[in-house]
Amino acid sequence: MNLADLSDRVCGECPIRHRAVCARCDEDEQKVLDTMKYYRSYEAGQTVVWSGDRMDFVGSVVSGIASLTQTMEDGRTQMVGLLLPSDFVGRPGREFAPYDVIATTDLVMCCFRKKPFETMMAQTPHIAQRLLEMTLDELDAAREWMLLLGRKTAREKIASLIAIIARRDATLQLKGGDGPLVFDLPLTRVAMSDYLGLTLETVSRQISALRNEGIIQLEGKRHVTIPDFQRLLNESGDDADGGMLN
Amino acid sequence: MNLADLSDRVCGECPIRHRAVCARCDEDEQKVLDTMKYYRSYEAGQTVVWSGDRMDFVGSVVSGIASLTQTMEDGRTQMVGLLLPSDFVGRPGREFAPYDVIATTDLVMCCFRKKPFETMMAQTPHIAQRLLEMTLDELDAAREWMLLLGRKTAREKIASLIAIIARRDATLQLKGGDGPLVFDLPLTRVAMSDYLGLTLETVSRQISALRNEGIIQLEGKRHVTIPDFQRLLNESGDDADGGMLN
DNA sequence: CGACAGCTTGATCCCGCTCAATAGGCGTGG
DNA sequence: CCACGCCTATTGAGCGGGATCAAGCTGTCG
Repeated sequence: MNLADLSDRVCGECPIRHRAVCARCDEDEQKVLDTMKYYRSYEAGQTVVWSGDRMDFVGSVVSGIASLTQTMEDGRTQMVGLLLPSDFVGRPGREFAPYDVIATTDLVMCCFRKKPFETMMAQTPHIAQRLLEMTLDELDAAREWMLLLGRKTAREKIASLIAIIARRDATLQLKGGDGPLVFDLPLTRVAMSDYLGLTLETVSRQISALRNEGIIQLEGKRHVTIPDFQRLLNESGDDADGGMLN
Repeated sequence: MNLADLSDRVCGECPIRHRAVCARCDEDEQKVLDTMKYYRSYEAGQTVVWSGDRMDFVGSVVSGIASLTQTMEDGRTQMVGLLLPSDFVGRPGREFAPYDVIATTDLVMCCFRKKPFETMMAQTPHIAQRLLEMTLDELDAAREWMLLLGRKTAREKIASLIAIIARRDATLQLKGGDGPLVFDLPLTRVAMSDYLGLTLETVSRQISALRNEGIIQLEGKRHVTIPDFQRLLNESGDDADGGMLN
């Protein structure tokens, strides 16, 4: 997938059409957005936005993964958000970016210049409604992560992260059954440690431990098989079957 | 202040009028809310909402402090939000509470039954707009807390918390000058430990350490004086003068 | 007075950090 | 082809910050 392919693409055939900030828009609203949008691509590792920089655009992740990262003066870093396809970047009404936004994998974003988008949003309740919904979901996710960061052990942190990634992949692939789950870790060990509030050595050790106990299987560094998802969940410190909100 | 006093009070003289979810409402909208609202009071320590319970109301904190708390099966708890006057509780469209809401101090809330409020919100963009703004602010606060939980030392955590409380009190009292700050800690040691992802013993020890070094002064358990705010900030791990967002 | 909640302080332990060495994958260049 | 550097990851050894267990203090309420 490259920019040339993308630039002709219309919203109607967009893979995140039904989940992104534009999900609630009717056909007319969609058409307006269609003329406003433009795509940007980033390679894994590239910085999309620097903390403190002026943000002149907002946008949605179309494919790939981006991370929101905070850094202290002495270099300690903490990832504060993981942006998956359909997630929104930027805040209407805000001029400067509060975090670094980094492409964790190759990344495609669907962008809007900030000013026109703000104007559009003021006139289009469907957008504001959807954005509120998405923001509330992100707030829930952030709070779940606070429990992980504040109270879980290293082992529980790793198990939780792997379970979350596995669950996401499972829903994307619409796999119903409870057979073994297979997927690739989209994060490096360093990225995982930044997300989990650990060092990369501890991440590596805990992954090895889970592998040695057969809770996960590894091929290479990234390819994971989970023979028994419930067993993984038991290690995550979360209760039973991931108590659904709502 | 008791319920009798409150029940006659009109929105026009509400102390959180200009900051709460109703802040943007015009006079007509305000009048409708005025007839819908009702007050509830709680004593320090009371549980306002139990995690998992059906929530039939939403509301704003009028006075006092409430906390959002998550608990694991084995009893480990993490506070995931501190609700100050004007903060909003509950999520339109959600049926069950995801967290415990606990009155940390004596607490007064301005409530609306959920269904009517949802209807009102659908018809009143001013409310939805303000709620989006507030939710985005909360998300920022949650992410700042993630950095604290994931990467700061116990000492930095305590210094950060005290600085935040001090700053809040300073803005409330509109004290301009840089003289010594004086205020009461609104949280018990246990509540602080739940918020900071520490044990109460560590909280106690770190507070004692800051006291012994003269960075804070204590009278009794709760009454704090900060002779040099910058010196406290230096211990918090945050850069310079608390780089303002926006 | 005793019971109890909130807090402090001490002694000890252990999980995760730090420092360090090693291994494997991959692209580049001789 | 191997040599080399670079990057990512694994594994080991040792240390220390914060948890755990425990004792005691202070103020309040009945």
